[in-house]
Formats: sequence, C-alpha cells, structure tokens
Amino acid sequence: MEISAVARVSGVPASALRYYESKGLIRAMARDGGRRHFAPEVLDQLALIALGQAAGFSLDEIRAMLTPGGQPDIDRRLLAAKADELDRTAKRLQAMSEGLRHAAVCPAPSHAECPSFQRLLKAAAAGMMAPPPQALARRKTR
Amino acid sequence: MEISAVARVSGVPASALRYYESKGLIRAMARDGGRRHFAPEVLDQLALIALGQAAGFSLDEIRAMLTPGGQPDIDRRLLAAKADELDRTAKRLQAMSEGLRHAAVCPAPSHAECPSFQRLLKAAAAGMMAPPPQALARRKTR
DNA sequence: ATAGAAGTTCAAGTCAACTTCAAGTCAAGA
DNA sequence: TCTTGACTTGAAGTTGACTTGAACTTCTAT
Repeated sequence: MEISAVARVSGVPASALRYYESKGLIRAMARDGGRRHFAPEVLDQLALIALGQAAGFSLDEIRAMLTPGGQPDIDRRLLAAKADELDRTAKRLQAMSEGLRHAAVCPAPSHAECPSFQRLLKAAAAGMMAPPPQALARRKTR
Repeated sequence: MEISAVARVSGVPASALRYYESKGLIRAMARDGGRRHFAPEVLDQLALIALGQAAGFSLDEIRAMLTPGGQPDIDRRLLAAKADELDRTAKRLQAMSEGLRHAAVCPAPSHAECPSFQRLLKAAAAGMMAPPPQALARRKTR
C-alpha cells in the first residue's frame, strides 16, 4: 500500500505516518522509486498505536511494546498496572463530575458560599484532583 | 503575603504565580518596592484554578469564569456540560481499563490471537477511544 | 557597608505529537 | 514534452502551561 492508501484507510494523516516511521513505530517494506510501500499489517499496528494512545501511553512507551517485527509484545503486568491507573482516573473524574454537577444546581447565591463547592475547592487545592502524569494525552481535533 | 509565602502555602511555584498574574488570573494588591503583595483570598482563587484545571478547563476558560474582582462567576450550564463530558470520559476510561485488564490475563499465546484484544484494537482504530478535546490536561510532575 | 537572599522583567527554552513549508524527485496522462 | 499530482526530505512552526536564564534591584542581617 502507498502512504496515501494507508492514510485513507486508517484515518492517520500521511505526515503522522512518516513521523511514526521516523520514530520507529512502523516500518515501510520497501521503497519503489523513493516511495514507501507498507504491508497491510501496518493497519493493525496503527490500531495498536491508537489504542495505546487512548490508554495514555506515550509514543515512546508504545514503541517499547512493539517487537522489531511490529508484533505486539506487551508486558501483561504493565497492562494490569495501566488498567488500575485508568480505573483510578475514572473514579477521580466521576468525583469531579458529581462536584461540578452539584455546583451547577447549587442554590447558594454564589459558589463562594456553597459548602459543597468549598469542599471541592479544598480537594483541588490539596492536589487530590490532579491527574496522574500522562493519564490522558491531549489530541488535536482532526 | 509575599510571592514566596503564597508559593509555599499553595504549592504553586512563584514562576507560575507570575504567569497567572500576567494572564490576568490573579492580581497582586499592591507593590511594595516593586514586590508583589497578595491578599489571602488569592489562595482560594488558586484552589479554583486548580479545580478548573483538573476538570479540563484551559487557563483562558478559567479566566472567563472569574469576575474582575477574582470572585468566581461560573455559568451553571457550562458546569453541567463539563460534568457530562467528565462522565463520558470516565466511562470511556473504564471500558479501556476492562479491555486492558482482559488482555493482561488473556490466555491466548499472543495478543494478536486474542479476540477481546482484537475487539479493543478495532474500537481504538475506529476512534471510539479518542478522548474529547481537552478532556484532561496533562501536568508536569512537580 | 556589604553580602546574600529574594524579588523584578523580558526573552527564550521545554515538552509531545504532530503539521506545515520549501524545495526537489518521479511517474503517468494529454 | 509538459504538466499535474503524489511523493520525498529536512527544517521550522504550533499549542498550552509553564520554566529557566540573564541582568538588574531591593530587602535583611551582619
């Protein structure tokens, strides 16, 4: 497949594919007159990359999970640890959500006088709401 | 309070405090020989900023929630919308977590042969796992 | 009086994951 | 042949939230 075909099918822009290749995350089979040719398996690898990103892994971490051949070779304990972290993050988000929701309907004239809001503020100030590093990567809308 | 006192009590580095002031998020009461003096209320404002960040608001968005006096003036519908978004993000993370957890204990010899993992991959490739823009900001560990 | 700690400003650097740009190569179709 | 379009490269730009550095001033204690 040519790079444009991979981009079209996977939804990953060609520039990102080149970037992934430069970082060693994917590999072109061969060059035909300078042009990259990709094996169809690259689509699976891209799916894996997207999954890893959604789970909060950096590209460097994801690369470490791929064998030179591109097959996934994932440490199962690492996966379990990441799952735990995701659970904690999810719980934290839900606590935040409840707090915000309360603040949204709070009858106090200003949030400064709402006790629930005050509790939220205290928790935030204490760093309890801080996400773990790289909990979620941000993404440009594309 | 001098800037170092605010930094010490709040845990926010002095450089970040100056940055917040430059962006209009906080204000110093007066200058004493060129030095900033902050009212104690700045601590509450910093808590609010931390809360907003944890909820995924950008600093610009947070500033829009503060009256010129620094008192919060938050659109309750905006809060409710943000709470909804947090809920969706939390659900997504939990789905991811379950998937990862399964993959971690999956008896298939390699993840490539695990049907659950394949499903996860498909979902990720389809963009179902993509976080909403600015769902969570990442933070440097400090 | 003088050292040193703490403050100031402004500019530039950092990070990740890309995107965009400029300049050039190459193959196919009119 | 010429043009178009898809591709190539390397370098530079983007984003947000800061941090870091350089050069300078000011406060506090000896």
